[in-house]
Amino acid sequence: MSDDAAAILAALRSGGRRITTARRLIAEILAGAGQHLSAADIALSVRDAHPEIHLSTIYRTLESLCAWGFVDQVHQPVGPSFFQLAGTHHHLVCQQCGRIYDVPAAAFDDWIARLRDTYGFELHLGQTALAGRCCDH
Amino acid sequence: MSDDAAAILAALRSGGRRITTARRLIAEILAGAGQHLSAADIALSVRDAHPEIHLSTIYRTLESLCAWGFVDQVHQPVGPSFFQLAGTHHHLVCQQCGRIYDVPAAAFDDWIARLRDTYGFELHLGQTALAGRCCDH
DNA sequence: ATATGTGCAAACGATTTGCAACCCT
DNA sequence: AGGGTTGCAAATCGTTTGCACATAT
Repeated sequence: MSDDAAAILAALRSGGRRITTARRLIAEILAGAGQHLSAADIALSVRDAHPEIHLSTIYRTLESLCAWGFVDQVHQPVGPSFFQLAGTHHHLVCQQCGRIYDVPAAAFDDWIARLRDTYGFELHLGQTALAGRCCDH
Repeated sequence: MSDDAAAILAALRSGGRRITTARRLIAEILAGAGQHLSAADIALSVRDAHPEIHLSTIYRTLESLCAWGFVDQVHQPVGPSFFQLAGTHHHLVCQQCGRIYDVPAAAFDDWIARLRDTYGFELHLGQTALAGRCCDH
């Protein structure tokens, strides 16, 4: 098991939350696998070993992990959200090919500062992927 | 009828498209009413005078008007898209109160240029509202 | 023991589609 | 007359919810 997954489980335990099969599996999948997994993707991975774990449980587990700050749900302008360990990078999604690019959050800092200064608006890029066209399209 | 609506209808006519009740009504609603109307909002407005016009017709009409460049569909991170006359401003949506703020597209130009230079990614803000918190929250 | 999680089915909101009938040009 | 549009119902996709049952602590 990856360190990240172990850390989540340890945090759950010390926070008085229960460790369940679904939570353990999903923490491992998110920590171990590539990024940008939708709930359905996760369901597929889970199904191999534990076909009884229902999609709604996956949604509920992800919702909890998000609420507790371990996981980020990233909305796309169109199509399903994806989920990943709570992190510090933001996302660009190519509307042509669907590929998702990670960009360090720091790259957006001055833009965010400018919107805040000019419009009094605090931009939250953590839960939204920005749409556009990548260099291959 | 507003000038904008008349212009759309004229463009339809000269483009060999048909003028139908749904198209005329929706052009007028989009031109005349406040911004940020969802398909359901438009359906409500239409229903008063023409209860026979079905929601699916509204979606199809909006789809056509978007495809022909008269209207923009703006996706929100969560909740229904909204529609408006094709324009030059982008959108900030407050996740707390749901209010939508218009920002001139020019305000994003250097940001878009920077993403293009650094990541080879061409950001398209026209069809996506940016999420965050407004100054009242 | 008991609250917290889960399986399942069913509902949900937003949008799309198949198809026959319609009506703009 | 003809084909682009429409009405309607039904399907779709992603996600949420109600409820009885199960299980981690």
